Amino acid sequence: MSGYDFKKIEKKWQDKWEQTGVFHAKQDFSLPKFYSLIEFPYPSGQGLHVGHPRPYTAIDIVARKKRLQGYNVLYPIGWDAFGLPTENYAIKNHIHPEIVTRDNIATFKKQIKSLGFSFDWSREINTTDPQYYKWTQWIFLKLFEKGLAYKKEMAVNWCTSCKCVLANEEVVNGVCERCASDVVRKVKSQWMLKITEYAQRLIDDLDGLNYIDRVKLQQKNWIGRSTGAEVDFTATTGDKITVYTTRPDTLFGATYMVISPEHSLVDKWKGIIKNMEEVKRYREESARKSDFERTELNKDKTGVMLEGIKAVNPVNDEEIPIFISDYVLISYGTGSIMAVPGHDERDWEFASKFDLPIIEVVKGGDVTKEAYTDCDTGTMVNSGFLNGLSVEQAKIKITEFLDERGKGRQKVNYKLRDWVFSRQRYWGEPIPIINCERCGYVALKPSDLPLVLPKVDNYEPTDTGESPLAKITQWVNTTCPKCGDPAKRETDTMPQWAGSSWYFLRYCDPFNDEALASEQALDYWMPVDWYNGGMEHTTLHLLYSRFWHKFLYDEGVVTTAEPYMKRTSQGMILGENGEKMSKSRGNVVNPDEIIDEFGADTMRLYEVFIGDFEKAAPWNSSSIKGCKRFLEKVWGLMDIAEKSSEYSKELESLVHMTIKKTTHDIDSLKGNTAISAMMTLVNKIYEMGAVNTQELKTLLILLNPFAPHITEEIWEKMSFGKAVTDQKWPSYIEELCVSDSVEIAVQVNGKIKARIVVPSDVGGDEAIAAAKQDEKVSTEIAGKNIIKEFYVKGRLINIVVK
RNA sequence: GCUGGUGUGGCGGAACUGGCAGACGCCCGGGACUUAAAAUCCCGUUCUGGCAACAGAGUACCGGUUCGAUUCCGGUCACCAGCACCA
Repeated sequence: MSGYDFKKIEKKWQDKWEQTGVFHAKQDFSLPKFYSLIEFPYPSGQGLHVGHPRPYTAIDIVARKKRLQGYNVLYPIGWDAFGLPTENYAIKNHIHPEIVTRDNIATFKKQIKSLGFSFDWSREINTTDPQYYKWTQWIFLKLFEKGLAYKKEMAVNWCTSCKCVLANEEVVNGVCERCASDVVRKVKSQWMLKITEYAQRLIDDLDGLNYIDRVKLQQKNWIGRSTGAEVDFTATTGDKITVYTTRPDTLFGATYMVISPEHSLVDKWKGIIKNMEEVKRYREESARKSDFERTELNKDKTGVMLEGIKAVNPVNDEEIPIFISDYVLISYGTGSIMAVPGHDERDWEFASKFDLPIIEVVKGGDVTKEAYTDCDTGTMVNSGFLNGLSVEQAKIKITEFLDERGKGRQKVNYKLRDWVFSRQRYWGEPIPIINCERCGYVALKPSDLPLVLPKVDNYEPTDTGESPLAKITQWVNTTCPKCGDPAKRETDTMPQWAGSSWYFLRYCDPFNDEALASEQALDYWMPVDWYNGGMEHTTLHLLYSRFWHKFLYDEGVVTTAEPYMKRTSQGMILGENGEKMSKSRGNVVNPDEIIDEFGADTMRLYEVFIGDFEKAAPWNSSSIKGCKRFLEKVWGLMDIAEKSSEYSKELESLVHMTIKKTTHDIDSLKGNTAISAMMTLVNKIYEMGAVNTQELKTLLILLNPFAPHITEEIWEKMSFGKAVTDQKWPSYIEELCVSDSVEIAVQVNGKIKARIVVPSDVGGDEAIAAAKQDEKVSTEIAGKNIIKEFYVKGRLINIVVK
């Protein structure tokens, strides 16, 4: 038999698959369906690195197996192509982002195709295609129509030198990534989406989903539901200051208040605050910090007391001072807090630093040394009518008390914040809104979609902080769709998250111009049966897309409340040095080189064999050899099959065990152990020097999802008939998966003393009797009292003696 | 800091629901083949001691529960991911 020429073989089968369209999802909606999905890639300029194919391969294996099991499988791919890196590259190199995107996609496509994935390329989509983003804009208009898109003043990062808005990622240690100049927070009016309206449903509906636990937990904690109370304090100016607290029970211990530096009351009190100069300076300082820096627990607490104004505690009418401090964020709760230094760590630190009174209201700790934050034990003290109650009882009683007097109420709060949807950038979907002086914000007519991103030569940021689109006056100036007066277009674009929030719907029916997808197609394909993606998308992309899907469900566009039934997550492939793969670290491995040297099948095998799918694993160029050797051995099976096809019970049994293991392991993403089982089988065949046709066929089908090219080639060379893709996934016979005898470990007092071989169906008493016959064991237990005997079927015996 | 996760030989990793730790593969050592090298094949390969039989230790660290713990519980340490305008 000739050698294993992977280059020839892989080209041959890839061409064949492309010609026959064997992996295209069938239009027959009567078949059982399986929708498998990977996160569509962002086509960056660096091309693919060996990390990309890991999830693609894992889910490709699942998809290929499902096809062999008779499912109509949809395994699509497309491009999430809007975004910042492309735009920055375009600006730097003076190449239009559209061209950069087109070229990057071409590279990615070629690389991905060379791995022989069973993607349905006939459904390829691209978020930057106007025929695609027409529907992204359409969804936005729906959200706008339902009042879920609104404008709000929000802080953005502003580079004082580049004079443009920066993404958080572009701010490194408080300075601009590119020019190292200072970055300040600047307030701009932004489009927002009310994801908070869906917070409760986003938590509740997790229960029915098959997501890995840590994804569910992360999402729940990100949404961050808490039940507490709102309490209304009154300032000496007469203004109401409402705070949110999860500890209303500690109200008697509130010795001061803190409002966030950007709180509107500070502006209102401009004329009354005596130390306004100091306050102004502090506000400027905190404008330079990110929320992340501001809330760091171990940082030094800073703040300024507002002189000339006090607040009145509604429960005891005591006057307490008001501070501004940057550890209170405008974006969470009401932007102001009541401070209870006795029972909150941050308040305790702040009070200690500013010499404010610390009152103990829950007994149990020592508030002179540290805040006592335990809620489960301890009783109320120094709290008037709450004295003697538990924390839980006090929470209820105080909330009732405040409610009766109109000074407070129970309140559920979420950490989740609304989605900032505006970007002052060029390379994104234009927001289809027109601002009319007479009518306000007016939606474009759906018939005017897509609102195409104007093609311009100059897509550089403006120095006013507006989107580059603002410079294109003939595009900006238009007429109001409502009243016909001259009006201006919105010039902000959407964030990259927009296009990826609904792409899985478009795959169901990618070329429909009447709807984002037909009802029948959505009804048949949705929900996605299995969605795999990175852990890093757990709280943003995954929540955003669930939110949009729920909205579309409410609108009657889709028929399932949830988009994804199952969610798994791959670990990263690290560089050979164990560090994250990146250009700057110089440890990027290019799949092209691997494929050239070892072939796509070896590459695929190694991507899976490298380790636990859910954990990070460092790439190792010498380990790949093992996978290549295995495939060479598989190739060599043709010779063995020709020489001898003698039947052996042992081999038959091993084949059935391998079917069982591979079948289950693919479903639980444990391809690494499936491959090791197949390696064991192949090693056994070599040892025996014989394999029959049925066994070889079975092995080839089992291996086909992992190494599709070589298995098809051997199948054809052996004249086994129609291609492997037309075969059926093998089933196993449970009785054949056990061998006749087993080795059992024998322990005396938990220490292994011997191993005995017994028939696998042996009973406990017999096994223990056999163990006692063993020379070593009998000397160990001689003359001692047997206290207890344990028998674990087929595994171990433990004799406890004294 | 907050939230979630991870920690097993020289390396990647395996181990059902608490039951033989180290499957499978890489590296490495020895041997065969070869003028030689590569490739291939055979043997060995957790550590310590021993020629060996064997003995002892061992799943980040400390402690607990149990006949029995990589697995369960409490604490400590280290590392990784995310933190809302990166995707």
